Amino acid sequence: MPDSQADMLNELVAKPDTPGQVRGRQGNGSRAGGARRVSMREVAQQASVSVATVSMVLNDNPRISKATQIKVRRIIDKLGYRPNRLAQSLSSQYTRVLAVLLPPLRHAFSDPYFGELLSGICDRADKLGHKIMLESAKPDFLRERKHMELFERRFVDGMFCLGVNDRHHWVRDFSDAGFPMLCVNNYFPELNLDYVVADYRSGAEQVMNVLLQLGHKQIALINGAPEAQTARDVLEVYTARMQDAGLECDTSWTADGRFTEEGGAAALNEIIDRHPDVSAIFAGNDKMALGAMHQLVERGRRVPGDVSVVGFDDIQQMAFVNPSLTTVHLPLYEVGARACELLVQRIRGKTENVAERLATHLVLRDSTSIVPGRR
Amino acid sequence: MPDSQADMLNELVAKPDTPGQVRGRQGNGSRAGGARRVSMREVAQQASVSVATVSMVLNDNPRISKATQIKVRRIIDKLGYRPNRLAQSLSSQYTRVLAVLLPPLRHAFSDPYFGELLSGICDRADKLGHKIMLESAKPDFLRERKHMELFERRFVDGMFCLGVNDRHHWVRDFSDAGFPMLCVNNYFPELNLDYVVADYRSGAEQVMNVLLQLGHKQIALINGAPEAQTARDVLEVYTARMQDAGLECDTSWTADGRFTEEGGAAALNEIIDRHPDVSAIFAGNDKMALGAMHQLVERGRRVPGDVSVVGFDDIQQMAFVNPSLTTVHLPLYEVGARACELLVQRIRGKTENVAERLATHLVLRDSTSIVPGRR
DNA sequence: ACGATCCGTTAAACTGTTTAAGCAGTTAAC
DNA sequence: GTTAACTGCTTAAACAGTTTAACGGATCGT
Repeated sequence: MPDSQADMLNELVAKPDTPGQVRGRQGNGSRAGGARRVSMREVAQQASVSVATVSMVLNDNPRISKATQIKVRRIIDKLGYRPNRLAQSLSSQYTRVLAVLLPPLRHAFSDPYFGELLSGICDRADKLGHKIMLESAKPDFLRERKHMELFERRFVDGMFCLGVNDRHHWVRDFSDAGFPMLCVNNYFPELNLDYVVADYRSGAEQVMNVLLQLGHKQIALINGAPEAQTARDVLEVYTARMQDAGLECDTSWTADGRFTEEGGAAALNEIIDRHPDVSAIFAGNDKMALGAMHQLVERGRRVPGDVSVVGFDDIQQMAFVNPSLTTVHLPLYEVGARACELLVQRIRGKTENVAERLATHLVLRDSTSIVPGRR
Repeated sequence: MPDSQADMLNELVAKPDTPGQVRGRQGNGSRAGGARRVSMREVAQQASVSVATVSMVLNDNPRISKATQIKVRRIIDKLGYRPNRLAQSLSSQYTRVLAVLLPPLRHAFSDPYFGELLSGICDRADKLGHKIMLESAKPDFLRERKHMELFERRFVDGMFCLGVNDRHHWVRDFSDAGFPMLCVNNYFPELNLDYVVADYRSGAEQVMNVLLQLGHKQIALINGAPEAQTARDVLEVYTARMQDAGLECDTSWTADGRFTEEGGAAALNEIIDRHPDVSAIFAGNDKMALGAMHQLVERGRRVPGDVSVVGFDDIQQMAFVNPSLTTVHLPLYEVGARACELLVQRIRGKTENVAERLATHLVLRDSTSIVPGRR
């Protein structure tokens, strides 16, 4: 099976030259199975007007008289005519399609973090009359410059980049070529790219406030990739607040959890080995928090009895894990929706530079408690 | 802000008649910011051949001589020409775009179940040279027959439906109109639609086997919507196995968890109120299992000490919850990938009817144990 | 009565491809 | 000796719309 499957795959790949079935150029008869496609020309004929008139009727051009409007619309309904958007886009220069570029992580599509962003983007795109095309930024994809091809070959009018960071040099390609692109929930202070982000700094402030107020002094940070600006923001706030409070926070108190459950678990091991007396874990996202929490229990610590854990993102499931996770709520849906609005504005040429920061708030649940009585 | 935001939204909605900026018909000069777009005509001129020749070069038509090949390709590279796929599709009748229709659930996009399917679909689509367009089957969407419009207006060549069930009468629209559609991980025995599913029956058999072998006798089923055929399959297997074992399994032992964490929690409450002696919970998906597990702990039962819990789907996070969840692994990624292959085959007209069932297997983790010593 | 304005409509040009049909000469098969 | 199938390429007609200059007729002011 693996072999025959590979064969089939190969055979199916869209070769540039794919005859498919016989097609011929015999006008458009009744298509295989589909209802006979009716074009604007036929509508025009039946309504005894020109195609230009039909086009203008469809576009509510005020130069068309009420009478003609109605006459043409009646024929349109009667014939069940639907304008072909390929022809429309070819002519009008707008595709009304936006691409969402996801990072090439194995579970990017099933990651609630990206899912919420995507959900906001899609909902708003739909309201604005745009379609969403999904792409994954795999190495091959970028090497073959498919990200540029999307624009150059007129697949899309604009693009969202999710999960990008400083290592992704290609984000500059878009602005260099003048293609509308918007970074969703990350940003590049030095690059002057459009973005919409949640306010990571204020979120981190709230986490530190609550942990310190609960009396914690041994607070460790499990952070995501430091090549993400938002992750650096969190680190900065953590460090500043710890220093303000006169607490120890050298690099031995932080570990990279690569934004995954596994990474969070591994990071927890590092930290607990270095600092067995750790009393609170601040994780840069919920997945790492979950991994850390799991590992804590694995190593015989109770949460929050022995160690408090705080996450970041507030993905939905975190209300249902045991114990439910205290976390910073990021308005990811709203970030996505707003990003979509702004990108569309940009495409329409109505906006110069876009940068927005949406408020966050802490959600207190059961994974945090007052520091155990070790005074 | 809510008001001004609504205004802006309204203003941005793509009206049929959107002048945008001035556009005019002045050929294609240097586009705003973008590199000057070069068309096939220009390539042909520079290479002193006809556009047809250029087209044939691009499509590797064997009738083109090696010399012309090279000459034309050189010009193509020099000018940085990229074929306009709107024109290609308009002419060739293939869009090479597939739509994925997701159910209109609030968290559909962030649901790892759909995410895995989507991931498989997208990966394979990419390999096969196809793009993926995302749609959400909201009531409005269906009422306005946008699902048909996708085909009629030539947005896509084919469509995947995820999360559909018997109540979704519109699934018939596609086959009625002869549009290629494929149901992913659900099926309609009486409808003769194409589908690819995981083998729910065999998965359920494995769950029942392990629970019975562990000595459980009070086994409850928290099932998803009974309007899904796969959910009915699970129910049937549950009932059959319980009866085989001479155990009680009337409807008081099952509850509808609507496939959500909240639903799972609510269903658990029903069951535990009716049967305080329940010793094992079989949930129709992992989310319900998680909700049930959370609620069990909430109500003072230990998992698996007092009650064992088994899920279904094997979404990634379930390895990291406490306790980690025993569950049936569905090859969702593979289901998606295979679905994509078959849909593409269908579009190419190479296949008549498609129906495939992929194997599942049980993953034993920490949420199940031998029945507590109450003999 | 004459030119200007306005209105609704049309023809033609344009978007950028693919492909059937042809051109005229060469070779192979029947 | 005719037919057929090459050769490598061109021409022109599709594909299905949008846009704009122009046009004829009615209205209007002078």
